[in-house]
Amino acid sequence: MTAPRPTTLAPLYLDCGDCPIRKQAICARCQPDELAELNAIKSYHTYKKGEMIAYAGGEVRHVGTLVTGLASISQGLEDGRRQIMGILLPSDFVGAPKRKISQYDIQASAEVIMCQFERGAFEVLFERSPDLGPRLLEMTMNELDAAWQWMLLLGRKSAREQIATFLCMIASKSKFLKPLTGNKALVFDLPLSREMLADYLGLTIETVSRQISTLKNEGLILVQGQRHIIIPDFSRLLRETGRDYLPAAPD
Amino acid sequence: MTAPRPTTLAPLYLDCGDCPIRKQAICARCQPDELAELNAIKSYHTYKKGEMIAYAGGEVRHVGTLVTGLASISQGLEDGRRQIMGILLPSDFVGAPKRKISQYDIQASAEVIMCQFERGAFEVLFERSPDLGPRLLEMTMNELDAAWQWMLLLGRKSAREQIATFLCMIASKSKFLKPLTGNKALVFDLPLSREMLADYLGLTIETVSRQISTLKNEGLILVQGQRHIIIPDFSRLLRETGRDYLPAAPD
DNA sequence: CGATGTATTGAGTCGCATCAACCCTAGTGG
DNA sequence: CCACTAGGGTTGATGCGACTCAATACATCG
Repeated sequence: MTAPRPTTLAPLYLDCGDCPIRKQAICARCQPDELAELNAIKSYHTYKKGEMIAYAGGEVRHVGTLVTGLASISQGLEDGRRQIMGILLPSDFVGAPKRKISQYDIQASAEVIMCQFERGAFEVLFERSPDLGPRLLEMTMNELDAAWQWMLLLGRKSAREQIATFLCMIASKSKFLKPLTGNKALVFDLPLSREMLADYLGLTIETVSRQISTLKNEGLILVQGQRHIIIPDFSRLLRETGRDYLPAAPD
Repeated sequence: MTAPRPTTLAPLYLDCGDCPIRKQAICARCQPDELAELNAIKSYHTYKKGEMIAYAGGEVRHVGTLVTGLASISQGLEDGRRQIMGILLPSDFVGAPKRKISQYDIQASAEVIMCQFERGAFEVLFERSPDLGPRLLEMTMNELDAAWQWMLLLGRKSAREQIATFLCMIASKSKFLKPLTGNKALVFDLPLSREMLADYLGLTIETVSRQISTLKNEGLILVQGQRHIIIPDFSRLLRETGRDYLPAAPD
């Protein structure tokens, strides 16, 4: 199976200089001439919520950068159990040079716009470029760090610690996006459904729901609606994570 | 805390051409001139079984390649819980350019010999080299794949499936090293103690021991002594893994 | 308004952790 | 040569945390 052909859009950002994620993506370090070459072969595609961007075992026709939206990288067992290995956010790169077959399912969990390149064409450019390789290495090492952090969570943390860790992680990611609300309270929206959260944490949706309720009842978090979270005291929540998580500084 | 100064040896392989892992390590693609430069700044160090090669939070003074032996990359929680993120085998690279501080504990689990470079000197060479970067990227992507595979195991597999998966993985790694015993039976030695196995799988030593005993009693494996394993029928064991694991082809 | 997908809550079960005893092997010293 | 010890491994009894199954609440959309 291969991914369905996505919708092709007229270029969103004719000039890469206007691209909002230009400074974080794989092209972050590219010089103007290289950027022009990338620009020449790029195309934008959208994927609807729930649509597959790649299938495990399927051929990878395009690689590219996620521009807006949210996607998950996951893998399943035959009986339906599923584990999400990573969450793709804007500026994250999908696909790797020299890998024709995807080992994982990649699914849009909100409407996604990707800046894509035909795989073969990208590989040629990648070989020649002095800037793409080092940037991809850096991004891959960051992914590996995130994966290793998550292995500690999956292997050794209780459900309560897992939820607390996840909330702290999301909170400190959005801290640099949204302004704080005067005092030190943190406010944000959960980008994931309970099911995705469960698949990310290696739990069931019921356990996720129960642990969130418990944290809510204890006053560690406030929940409005299903997704809106307020953390009145970040350090108090941090104490529930098992003490390995250090909020990362912004790029 | 920083790692203790390791023993420095006279060069084991004066000529990198004699090095047994030359073709798999980070220097795999280096041309003779680069190899000479690496050769000029390399030094061999040994670490005794149990000795730390790096501490989480400690400064990284050397990077390098594991030449012989076995080491683990792990991370701990304050109360002593520990998760092993990866096993380092000969030809694996330790450390990364631009990372002064280790995020993880790296410990020799058998006597280890490393081919090391002073970090700063290596970084300078790394920047200039056209061959080191691509090779490191390739190795890092392989690490990431391994980590993602393991996340599925940690998050979604039962203890029985975890043990079966681990045994299949070790077996197919050693399949390419040792000749088969005529028929299709696989024979190998577990490189890890029960404690390491538990920390790798996110289990306790008791559970590991019980599951191995069960597989033994069911005839899926034969165990001689504490470490020596025989798999009479590989495909039968494979059926117990949860069906995600595909033995990798050799390099 | 019903219909459908998503989330919460409850009751009961099971798998793995915990605590504890015992075994086995290797190394030590009398 | 054998008692003694220490470290690693196995086995048993028990308890708890997360899963399972099931009912109910809530949200969104036609």
